[in-house]
Amino acid sequence: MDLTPILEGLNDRQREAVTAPPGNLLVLAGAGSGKTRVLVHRIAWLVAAEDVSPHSVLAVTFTNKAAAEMRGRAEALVAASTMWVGTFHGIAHRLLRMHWQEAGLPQNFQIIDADDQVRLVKRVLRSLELDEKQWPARQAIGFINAAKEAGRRAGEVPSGDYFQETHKRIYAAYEALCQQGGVVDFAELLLRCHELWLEKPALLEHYQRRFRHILVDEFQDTNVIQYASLRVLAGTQSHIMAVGDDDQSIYGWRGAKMENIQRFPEHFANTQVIRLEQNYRSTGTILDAANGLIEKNAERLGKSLWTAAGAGDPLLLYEGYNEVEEARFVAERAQGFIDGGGSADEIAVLYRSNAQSRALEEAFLRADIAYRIYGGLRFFERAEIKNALAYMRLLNQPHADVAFERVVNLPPRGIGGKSVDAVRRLARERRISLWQAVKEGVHEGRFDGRMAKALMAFVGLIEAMAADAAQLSLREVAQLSIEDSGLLGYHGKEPGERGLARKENLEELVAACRRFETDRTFPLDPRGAADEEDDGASALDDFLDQAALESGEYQAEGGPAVQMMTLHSAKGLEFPLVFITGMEDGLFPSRLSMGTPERIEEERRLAYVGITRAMRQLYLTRAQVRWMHGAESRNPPSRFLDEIPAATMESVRMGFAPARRAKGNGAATEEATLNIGARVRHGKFGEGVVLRSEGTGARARVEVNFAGRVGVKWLMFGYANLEVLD
DNA sequence: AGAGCCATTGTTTTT
DNA sequence: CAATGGCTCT
Repeated sequence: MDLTPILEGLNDRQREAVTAPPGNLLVLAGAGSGKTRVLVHRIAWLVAAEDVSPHSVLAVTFTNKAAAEMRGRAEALVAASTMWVGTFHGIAHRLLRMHWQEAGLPQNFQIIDADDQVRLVKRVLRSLELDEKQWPARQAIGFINAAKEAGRRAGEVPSGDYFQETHKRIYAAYEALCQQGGVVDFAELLLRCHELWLEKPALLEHYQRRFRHILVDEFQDTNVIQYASLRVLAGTQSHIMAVGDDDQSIYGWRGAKMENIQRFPEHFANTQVIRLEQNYRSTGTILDAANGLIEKNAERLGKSLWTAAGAGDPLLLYEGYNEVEEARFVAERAQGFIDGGGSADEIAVLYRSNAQSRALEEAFLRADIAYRIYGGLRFFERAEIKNALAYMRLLNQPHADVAFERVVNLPPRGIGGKSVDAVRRLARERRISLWQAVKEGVHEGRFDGRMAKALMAFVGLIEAMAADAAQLSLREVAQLSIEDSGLLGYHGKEPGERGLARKENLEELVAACRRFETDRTFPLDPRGAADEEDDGASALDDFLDQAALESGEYQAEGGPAVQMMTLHSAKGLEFPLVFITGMEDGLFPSRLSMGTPERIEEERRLAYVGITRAMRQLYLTRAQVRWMHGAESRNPPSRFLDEIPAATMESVRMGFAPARRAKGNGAATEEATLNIGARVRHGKFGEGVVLRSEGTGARARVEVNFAGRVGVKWLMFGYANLEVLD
């Protein structure tokens, strides 16, 4: 067999990793060192040179996007349709679907998202008669998820003070409610799967025998339960290749343990450690900045990136008066890049928190530059979409309580809190579903007249819809769900822009269903593996599962656009031109991290991730004053700016060189302004002379006397894009 | 039961 | 500055 295509273009280190003899392998891969490439080529090598069957390969990643990419790239090298490629959650879900009985779940168990989790925990709090002010649902969820991520059931959480004990009670009640309702949250997928293996040794052995080669990407992001699962699954016979970068560990807040990467060689016999330090992405200067910054961290395995490429341009530092000016600067420079022949999709604008996208969005809108925002509320997390999905769910599973509660009175149909309480009470007493409770309660006359009438109307509606839906395709079921339920009318009537947007989203859902019909398998779903029995799930079931698991990283297709996203979601991506905005203490690093050294280190790693996204040019921007949570705050420059070697950076200003001007009160203020008399050129109006200027920051305007017919004009300084001729 | 108003409040990152 | 929650009024 010809192995050339597999080894072509790999450097020595990469080749060493790809061709290492079968065994445990830890690849410490710096940013831009070709780690995914190594992982994919390793798979190809195993298949081609070591005669490994793709059937015995399991490749795990964290994000759906990464899984899809890995699958695509692997399939380009080997026919690997029987290989399992997926996210931890996706794989756990698949196993639980196949072995629901052994896992102690109902066959039709559903996955709930963070939003559903909040609702359930609130119900628990009410049933335990706890004050929601004193015991916030968010906090309780944090406790529960942290426990699950550490592999602990409610009964296994150590005893403690009143705080701890109360949360244990909440956890226990929540656990019971989920079990009774047949729902599984994200952390539960992993924990259940782990328990499944521990409790069913025969099953474990089956998978241990099957998956002889396990490859894990972004290993630094694994949490306790994921690590434990990998150890159990690998057993003593299988081999793990873990690829990761401790310097890019940014999910500690979600339970990820950097120690997993640090202890890997202790736990997996004869681990060969390979470092990939040659970077193929960035300029030397960008790497100097990144290396200089990350050196400030104490907790590292130690690694230093280098490149054969040249030094390139310095990092450019911009300081705006406020976030509006900052955004305007970013838009201006983005425009400059595009005018210079660059494409918009080669540009990324990064920020610490989603809220920062607003000002940026406005600036790009005004500058008429196409942009695309990643993250924020995702498609399947939108309220109107979840409502529609709840109807779709109820049509074939009326006993689904979470869905029932969600839409029983949506749109409003006279079933208020009192009615639902009565139904809940009965359901609880008899340990039946809410749907069943309505039927029994009405039948036995347990509800008063008006209540019973409204409830029966709902039951009648769902049954009628279900009868119609039985003959219909997925797309038609979606259409029916939004129309006959009244959702489309209800959401469409909401005031202002929102009504329109929600209506459009609902229509988009129908379109998504249509696509799903023809293109039944989602790209990362390992379904189609011929060796596993079909679980007989309908297209609707599959669609609802996918919606829950893959909350819809729906990229609205379209032309090239500037990418705007959080630093977290930028991991794994690269762009010729990158802006990191909001370089301020309190924002980045987040003020919530500022008290704790470990968390500062994580923020620093986040900055490292951001810097290393840039291929050619990196801007770091900040604002002196920023509007945060309804108040003006003056944040000092980010400490990271001081930690990046000064030699790699240069300050820039918007438009032109600054002029210093004394104000009436004698205080010297710096502002970007034009000297009177300066000769300038405007894209449309041609050449002119500056007469005067007024205003500062975002409101600065200049009056210019243009040559010829144009005459005297006032221009917004920031948008005019004037070129100084002097 | 439900609409609408007012006050409070919470603020990171997400599979 | 949102979004949420609690309240009143219809």
